[in-house]
Amino acid sequence: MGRHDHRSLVTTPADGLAERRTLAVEIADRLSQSIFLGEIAPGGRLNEVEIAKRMGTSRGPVREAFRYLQDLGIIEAVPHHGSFVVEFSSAQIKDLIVLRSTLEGVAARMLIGTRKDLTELHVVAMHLERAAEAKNGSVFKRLEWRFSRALCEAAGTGELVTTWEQVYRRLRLAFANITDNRTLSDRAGRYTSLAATLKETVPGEAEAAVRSHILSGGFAKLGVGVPEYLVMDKAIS
Amino acid sequence: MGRHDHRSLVTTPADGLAERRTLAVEIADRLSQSIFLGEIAPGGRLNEVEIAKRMGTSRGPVREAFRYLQDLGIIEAVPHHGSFVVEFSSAQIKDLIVLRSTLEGVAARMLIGTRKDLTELHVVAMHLERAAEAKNGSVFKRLEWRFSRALCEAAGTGELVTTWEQVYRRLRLAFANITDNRTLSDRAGRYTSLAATLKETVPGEAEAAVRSHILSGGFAKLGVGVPEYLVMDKAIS
DNA sequence: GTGCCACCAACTGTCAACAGTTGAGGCGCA
DNA sequence: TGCGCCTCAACTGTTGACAGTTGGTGGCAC
Repeated sequence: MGRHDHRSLVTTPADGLAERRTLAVEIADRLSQSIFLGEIAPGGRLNEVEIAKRMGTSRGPVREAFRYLQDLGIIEAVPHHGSFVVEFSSAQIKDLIVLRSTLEGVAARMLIGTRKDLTELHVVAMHLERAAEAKNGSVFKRLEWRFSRALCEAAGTGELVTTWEQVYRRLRLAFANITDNRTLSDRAGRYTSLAATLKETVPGEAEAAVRSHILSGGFAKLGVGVPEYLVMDKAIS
Repeated sequence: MGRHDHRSLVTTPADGLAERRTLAVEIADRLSQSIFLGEIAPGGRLNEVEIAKRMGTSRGPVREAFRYLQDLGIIEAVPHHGSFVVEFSSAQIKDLIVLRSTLEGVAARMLIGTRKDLTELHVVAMHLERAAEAKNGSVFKRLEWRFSRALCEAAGTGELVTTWEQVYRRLRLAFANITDNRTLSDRAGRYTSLAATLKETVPGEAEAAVRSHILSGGFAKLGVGVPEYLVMDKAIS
């Protein structure tokens, strides 16, 4: 991907000259890392002075970092009460899965409809197979992210990516403590065949394929089936 | 709807006790109003000290308000250079239309699939007809917003609404200076028939109907046709 | 024991001053 | 005249202190 492997979660949009990192962004990054690592539990509170002390800054940038994290949807702020790491109900998680499947689905539709290049998807699928063989779960996760992101990036402008990112991030947080029961090689195989399907299909089918791929994966993690009304017929168009 | 007609754009999520308004939220609201009214043009710069002076506060809350508006996606910040009202390319606008159609489409699918109540949609459609008769454009716009919002609210948890809101808000800003050439009564009729269609259909068709409703409306405003690959077959499911 | 009230500690909200940076305009020099 | 350097004004970034709010705690009357 880009120049940094560990890219900032807080993207300063729409230009290249903004390579400067402000303290607030720095703090936001470190905090979000902590949150995703589970060092701060869902529902946990973020104390401004404590964090300012730990980061070695004043409270100003910390407060600003909180607003960033709020935008990212991983903390919530209640006036005069503080900021808390978000928690998700199972209904919310299901919604997020549906949203993700919808977004990536339409990305696939646009991708096929505009005849964009699909090699990156195949490459990532190949890497997924390798990571599965090596039983490297964390690399696998990262590659899954990259697959979806590549789909959205190739399909449209930043609008799609931004929206997708918001959803994916929250979903990742919601799934932080849930492990997938299916084997890595099974999951990798699904990516490979998905990429193969996309290679030679029409927009409508592409959307249906991607959507079902994500829906089945997501609901499987929850240990439940996909509601029938969400299953999309493979429309030809 | 809710208790306030003029509800805050910056929602403090997930509880009722947060009725308190902080200065930053107040400023964010007033600024976003100015932006949507076009008093600050797209690409325009927001000066911290000037706004602080005008609002009668220090720069702290103003900076915080900027972060809120950044989250809302209506301004962008470049370190050491300032914050600017976002501008949209036509490609971005098209993406936003596709996103909106996708989100509301899946909302319709969930709505029908879970057999939710549809009366609010019919009520709003009726009001739209009336507003069209009265040739009241601003009320019409507000009702359009309410129709879409009702769709998303009824369909799922707040996740869908939040995501949809983000997209809709940006789209509204992008279309701030573009007027629809079609007559109000024509547009109102489409809502009425859409609501009628939703009343007795299956999830797949509901999604296709809503999606095409929004796609055709959106691209019409741009004065171009809907790309064929975006047109969804009315799948039966 | 129970209920009420005042106090208090721990926060978050706000402020005004200070530091750092950027881009522009003036100035000297070739 | 044209080029490069310097200075400077106008910003944004950061700080530490002060103000306001909240929930709990202890004492007091009953």
